[in-house]
Amino acid sequence: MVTIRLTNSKTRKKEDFVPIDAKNVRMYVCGPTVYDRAHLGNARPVIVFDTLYRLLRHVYGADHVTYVRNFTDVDDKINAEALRRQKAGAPGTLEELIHQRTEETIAWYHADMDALGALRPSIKGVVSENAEPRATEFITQMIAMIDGLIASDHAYAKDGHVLFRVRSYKDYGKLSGRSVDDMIAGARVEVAPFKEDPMDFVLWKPSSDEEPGWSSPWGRGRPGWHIECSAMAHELLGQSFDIHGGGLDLQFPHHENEIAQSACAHPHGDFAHYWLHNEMLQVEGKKMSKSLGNFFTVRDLLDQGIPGEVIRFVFLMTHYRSPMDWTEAKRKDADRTLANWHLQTWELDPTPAEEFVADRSLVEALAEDLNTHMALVRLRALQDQPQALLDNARWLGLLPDSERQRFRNSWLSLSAGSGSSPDFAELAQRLDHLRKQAIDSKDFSAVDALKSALIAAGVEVRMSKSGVELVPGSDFDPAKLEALQ
RNA sequence: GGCGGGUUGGCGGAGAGGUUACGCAGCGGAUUGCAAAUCCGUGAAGACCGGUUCGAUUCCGGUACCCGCCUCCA
Repeated sequence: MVTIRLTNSKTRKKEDFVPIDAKNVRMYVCGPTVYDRAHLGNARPVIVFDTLYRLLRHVYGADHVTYVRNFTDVDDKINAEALRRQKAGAPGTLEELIHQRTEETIAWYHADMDALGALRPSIKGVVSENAEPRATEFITQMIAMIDGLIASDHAYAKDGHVLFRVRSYKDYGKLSGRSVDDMIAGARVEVAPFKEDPMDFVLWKPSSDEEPGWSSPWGRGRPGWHIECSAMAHELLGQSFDIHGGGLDLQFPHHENEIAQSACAHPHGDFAHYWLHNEMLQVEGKKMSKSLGNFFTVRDLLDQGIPGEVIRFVFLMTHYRSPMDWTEAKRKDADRTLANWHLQTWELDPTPAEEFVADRSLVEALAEDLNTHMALVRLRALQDQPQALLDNARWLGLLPDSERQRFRNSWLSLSAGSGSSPDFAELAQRLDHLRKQAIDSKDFSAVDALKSALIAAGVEVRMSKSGVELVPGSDFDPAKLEALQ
């Protein structure tokens, strides 16, 4: 069996991965707050941990891997959007408007991440709602956990708030390499009258009438962000599980707080054994932000006609622990490579899953701390074996049916020639004929004109002694060929 | 201010204490009416300074620069 090696943020070392239970390898990844479309940065952890998920399924068996990724649907930004709609005259209660907002956002999220070739999370291979828990469905567990933390003196209630007593957990700061005293020294921590210590963070906070709330021993209110993940991970994966993933920006404070809460609430468990953090995304060398005007969503790219697999490929080009830059040059590079692979494999059928054996060098690349860049190199090395290329690319989430169909459609409609679409074969024949005439007459103006028109329409022209071949590129525009018919 | 990460050839981007990364671009050639595509071949690197070593781009220390986090952003 392949040994998977992973860089564990907890120890800052690359370690052999040894699961607690090889029959049920458990991974938790912090999912999105569902207040709006997922931006491109949101896609990075999805693709990174999807790749890890695929590797784990390969090594341990699809039925022996559990992957939970939550939806945070309690959030001030969601509330604000719902309130905005209500004030704009939308019908329904605030709770209904909130629900409506989260429902549509989750549907968008699914559509966008599906397009990137990300598998849906699952409980031992079974895709279900529980694999994508929503915070609002685990309020009871959160309250119970908070209650326990108060009982064991790790938390205290004050003015409708419940706060975690950071000083009560001696290892606080270990994951992110910070000491509580250092943090207070240079820091901008929120000082509030209800806090014993400025570092203490909220487990529960009161809700106004304009905010969603649940009744609790501390009055009507809602949970703090950090407790959500702790409660859901505990409920679905137990007090000890294998891998916890998320973006590097979540390492502090979110993950630090998760550890503190969980360790104190469940002193017999040890929470996550391996912590994995993906580095952040940049756009053309700069941090993606609304103020810089380089902010965009996954949907924006898909709507521009950039296939999801191209986006995925670009992400796989960079190791997950390096900052990644989204650039037009990389997009083109990925687009071109994938177009070639489609061309080489479009006539083949994928090998059935039960007969497929992943290329060993590819698996080894991924097993070495998820070296996706090396995996792409291995894939490229399979180019002279189209069937292996197809099967292994698909194993990595590339060359999905939808894209293959898309490629085939543009290819076939042209080569077959039909009704309104340009007759590709006829054009090729005409060009070949003109060319042969021109070679005799030495007048190449007619053949060059047709060739230029085809190139302008995004068609690659290949002429040789054996004849003319026309290949539509990714920027092929049939409308531009109408005039030639 | 505190903590962490990075700096590889024109560009992107890996691995390895000594042996070709790879892709794109470039250059030379084959092919072509000219191209494109394809094929063959090829030059080019390791921020700076010191240390360890027979030998370092790879390990250690320092300097410079860049980036992230410290603000419920993945």
